[in-house]
Amino acid sequence: MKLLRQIVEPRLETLLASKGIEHGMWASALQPSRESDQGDLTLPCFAFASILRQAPQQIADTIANEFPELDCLQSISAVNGYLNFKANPVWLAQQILAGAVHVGDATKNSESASRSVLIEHTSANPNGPFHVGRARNAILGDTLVRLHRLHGDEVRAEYYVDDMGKQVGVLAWALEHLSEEEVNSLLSNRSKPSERWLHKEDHQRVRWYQAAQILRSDSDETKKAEIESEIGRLVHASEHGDQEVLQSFEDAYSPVLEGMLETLGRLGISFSTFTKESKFVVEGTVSQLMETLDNLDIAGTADNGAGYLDLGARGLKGKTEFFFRRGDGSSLYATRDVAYHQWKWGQSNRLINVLGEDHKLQAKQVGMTLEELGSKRPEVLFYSFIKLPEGKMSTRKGNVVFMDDLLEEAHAQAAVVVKELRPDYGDEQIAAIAEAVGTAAVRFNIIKVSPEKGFTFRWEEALAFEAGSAPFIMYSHTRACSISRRASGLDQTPVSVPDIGTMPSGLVELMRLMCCHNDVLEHAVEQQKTHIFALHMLELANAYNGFYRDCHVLNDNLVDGFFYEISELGRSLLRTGLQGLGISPIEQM
RNA sequence: GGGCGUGUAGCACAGCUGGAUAAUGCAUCGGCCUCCUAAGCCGAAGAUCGCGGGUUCGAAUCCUGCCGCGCCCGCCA
Repeated sequence: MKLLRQIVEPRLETLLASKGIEHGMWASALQPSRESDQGDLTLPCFAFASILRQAPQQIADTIANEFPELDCLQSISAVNGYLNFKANPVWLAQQILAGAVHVGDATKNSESASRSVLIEHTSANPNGPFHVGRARNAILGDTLVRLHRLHGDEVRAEYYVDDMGKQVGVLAWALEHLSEEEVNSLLSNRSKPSERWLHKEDHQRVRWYQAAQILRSDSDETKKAEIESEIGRLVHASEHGDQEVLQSFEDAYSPVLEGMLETLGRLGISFSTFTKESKFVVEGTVSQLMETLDNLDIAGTADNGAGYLDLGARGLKGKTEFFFRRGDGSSLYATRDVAYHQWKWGQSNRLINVLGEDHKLQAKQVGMTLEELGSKRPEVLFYSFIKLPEGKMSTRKGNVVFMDDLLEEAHAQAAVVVKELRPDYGDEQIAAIAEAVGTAAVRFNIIKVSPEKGFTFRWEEALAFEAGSAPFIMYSHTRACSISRRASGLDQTPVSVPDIGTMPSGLVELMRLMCCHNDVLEHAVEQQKTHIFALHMLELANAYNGFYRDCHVLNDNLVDGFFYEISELGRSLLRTGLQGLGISPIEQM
C-alpha cells in the first residue's frame, strides 16, 4: 500500500537511522503484509539482530514503542520478530473521499511519468482461421495493451504481418493451382468445415493451404519436386522484393487476415498499426543490414557464401552460429526481424513483444545481434502453448479448436445460463449478456494463469461461470450498477466517515483493496504480468461482495452518503478494471 | 546429447528479488433468499510445496544432483 508507505517509510528511516541502521538495508524488506489481519505493511526485523545484538522480537518491540503516533495508523504491533503497521480505516476512508485513489490513470499515483510503449503481439501467419492455440498470444498481448493504457501509458498495438514466407507462398500457390474439386477431394477424409463459417474467407482458404500441404508430403517424387521448385521460386522472388509476387501473396492472404481480425474483434482485440515484413526488403534496409553485419568482428562466411555471426563469442551456449544470409544472398526471417526491430526503436522508446516459447532462441539471437549493432533488446513476454487434452494443435493437420467455434459455444452456453437465471429477460437482452459473458469467460480463463505455465484447454474450464471466473467480477459490477441506478434521485444522508468501531469488516477490506488497486496495476504493467491484475480483480470483486453484504447503501429509500461513495468508487474500479482485462462491463446480467 | 522453462491438496492455479499458520477456485460436506440481482454469502474438510543434498537465524522461494513434462537446438517461418 503505497499511500501508507509514503508516510511510514520516512519516519521509519529516521528512527532506524538513529540506531545506526541504514535505509538501504531494509527498504526492500518493508512490504505488504502477507496476512491482512496482521497489518498492511510489514518489516521483518531479523536482519537487524546481528547489528544491534538484540533478539528480533525485542527490536520490533522497541521500534513499535518508539514509533510516533500517526493518524494513518490504527496500530503498530510486534509479533514474532515482525513489525506490523495497520492502516487506520478512518484514514483510508478519508483518503478515498479525498480522491487519493485515481480511477483509470494510475500514473497520478506513481512517480513514473507517462511513457510510450510499442507492443507487438499476435503477428500470426495469415494462413488460416484463428485457433485457440494462437489465442494466448492475442489475449495476453491485448490485455497488456489495455493495462498499459489503464496505467496511463501511450500504447501502440502492432501486428507484424508475415507476408513473404513459405507459409504464405504455399497458400498463394494452392489458390492458383488447385480447383475447389481438387481441394475437396484431398480433404475428403477430414471433417467438413462448419456451414456457419462459409462466409469467412479464413475458413475457406485454409482448405487450400491444407490441401497443398497434403500434396507436398504425399505426392510422388516427381510431383513433389515440381511443387517445391514452384513454391521455392515464389518464396525466393518474394525475398528479393519481387513486387508482382508480393502482390499475389497479398491477394492470397488479405482475406484470411481479415477473417482473423474479425474473430479477434469479437474478443475486443484490435491493432493500431500493421507492418509488413516485406517493407524491409523492398526498402533495402535488410540488404544494408546484411552489409553491416558482414563487417562485424564476429561475422563469418560459410563455404557457399552464407553469412553468420558467431554469437558463441558473446556467450551464447548451444548452437552458436546465427545465420543471417543464405548462400544465394537472400535474407532470412531472423535477419528481417533485426531490421524490423531497428525500425521499431525509431518508433518508440519502449518495445515489448509477445512471443511463443518456440521463439526463445530466435529472440535471443535477434536480441544479441541488436546489442552487437549498438541497439537495445526489446522486452519479451514468452508464453507456453495451449494444448488440447488430445495433444498439440496444428493448422496444418487440422486438429484445432477454432476461436470462432469456441466463441459460438461460449455464447450458447452463457445464453442457457442467463435464460435459466433470468427468465424475464427478452431474447435481445439475453443475447447481449451471453456475448459479453461468453467472450469474457474465454479471455479470463487464459489471462488468469501465468504465461510460462503450460496450459491445456478444456471446455468445462473455459466456460465456468462461478467464483474465480470473469462473470464473478462482472456480477459484482452489476450489483454496484444496480445500486447506482436505484440511488439516483433519492435523498441522501451527509457524507461522513463513520466511527471506527462501527465499520464492518466488509467495508474495511474493500477500502484496503481499493487503496492497493493502482499499486497492483503498476506492478502488473512493469513486470508484464497480466495475471496479477486479473487475480486482484477477483479479490476486488470478492471484497465488493463483502461490502454489499455488510453495508446497505439503500435503506427505506434513503441513501447512505458514505456507503454510496464507497460503492461508486467500487463500481468505477470494477468497470475500468474489467475494461483493462478486455471484458465488457455490462450493467445488468 | 545440449539450452531454456515447468513440477505446489482429487483437479486447476497463486506465492518464487529468502521471512509469520503455503493463498484462491472447482469438486466434496454443512448453513443462508419476507432484506440494494443467490452468477452471491458464511462455515468444514483436504498439502511429505517432484525426490535427495547444500547455503541460512529462517527455504515452496537461492545453489547442486537426479526424475517427470513442455519448447528449442534449419542457410524454415
